[in-house]
Amino acid sequence: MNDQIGRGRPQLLFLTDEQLRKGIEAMYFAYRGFTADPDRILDQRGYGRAHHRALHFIHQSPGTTVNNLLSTLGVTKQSLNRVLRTLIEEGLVEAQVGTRDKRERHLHLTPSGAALERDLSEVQRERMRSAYREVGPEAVRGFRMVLEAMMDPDMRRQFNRMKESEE
Amino acid sequence: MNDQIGRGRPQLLFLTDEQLRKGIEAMYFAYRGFTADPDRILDQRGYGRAHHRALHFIHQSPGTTVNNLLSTLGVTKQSLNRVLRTLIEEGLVEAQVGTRDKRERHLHLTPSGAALERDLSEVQRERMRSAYREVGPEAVRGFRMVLEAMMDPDMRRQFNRMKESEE
DNA sequence: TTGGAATGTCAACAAGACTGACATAAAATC
DNA sequence: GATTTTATGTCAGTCTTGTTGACATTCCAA
Repeated sequence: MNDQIGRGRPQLLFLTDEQLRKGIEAMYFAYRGFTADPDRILDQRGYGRAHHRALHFIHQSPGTTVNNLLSTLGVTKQSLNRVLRTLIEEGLVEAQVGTRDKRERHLHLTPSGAALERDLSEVQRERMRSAYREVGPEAVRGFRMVLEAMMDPDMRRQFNRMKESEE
Repeated sequence: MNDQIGRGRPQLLFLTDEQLRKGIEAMYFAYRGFTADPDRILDQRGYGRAHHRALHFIHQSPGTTVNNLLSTLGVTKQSLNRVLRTLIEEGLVEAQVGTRDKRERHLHLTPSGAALERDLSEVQRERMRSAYREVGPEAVRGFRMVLEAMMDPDMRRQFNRMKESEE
């Protein structure tokens, strides 16, 4: 550790375990705030976070397959299936049998699914927007850099793939 | 919205809904990374995230009461009680009946509880340390600012109270 | 001193994750 | 053409962690 003295990155010496611990706690409390608003909306409609995640990623990658979604979300098919079944039954998501490969189901949001997704993401965006406004663009850049550096390499790749396909 | 042009904070005009959406996603993936390491340790020992949270906050505020912990964690007392019971039964946490008010239980980590807490927080700190190293101290400052700005006001107060009592 | 408030415990239930087993249909391979 | 692999769906059962309701204990104030 001490071999960093006078050799570069000296600032890092100021990050004590206790300071890192506060970072951990900040992450915990911030994530709770981050999910609080959509949770309220979901609760009213009888859905949970699992439904939110499915809606989010179907919105982001329309026509994605069940298997794709599975690996993005990192849950089992049984778990995802329960959620998808209710979303399809209640007309928020549509599953189209693939044309090239008929085993696949391509997932899309229906208008009412898109409407709920919009409501959910809007409250979340609003919280983020107001946080961003409070701290300024320089802090936001730092925020995004740290978040990305904290992801597992697999997720980070996936995250960046999705980012590219959009720009 | 447009009234901001030429009046300050013009940068914020570049934060489109899609960019905010990517921020949301980054938060989701980063949180998964953030919990992945301790989850593995917990799993081996047959505990869950709820146990981790209890250990963390008892470590941070030794002698805290069940009620205190309740409001910090934002769960019902029944839910916390189940977790506390197993931690006490297995000798990781000690509950001392209050001397002034015998209704209260003051919670402390035993040596083995402190050891597990250290293991859990160490892997989490290590992830954070390496992310911080990757992006540099300026980005870290921004990260912390955004996290704090995203918390609900109540949690933010609590977070800052705990921060003070330490410095 | 007694009744209400505060604190904590026990029991039962629900959501949503998991594993394992199995079914079906389609595609790919031999 | 037969066989294997892949994609998806379903049933059953378990676990964690949240919930509510009922209850015991303790404290305090009227």
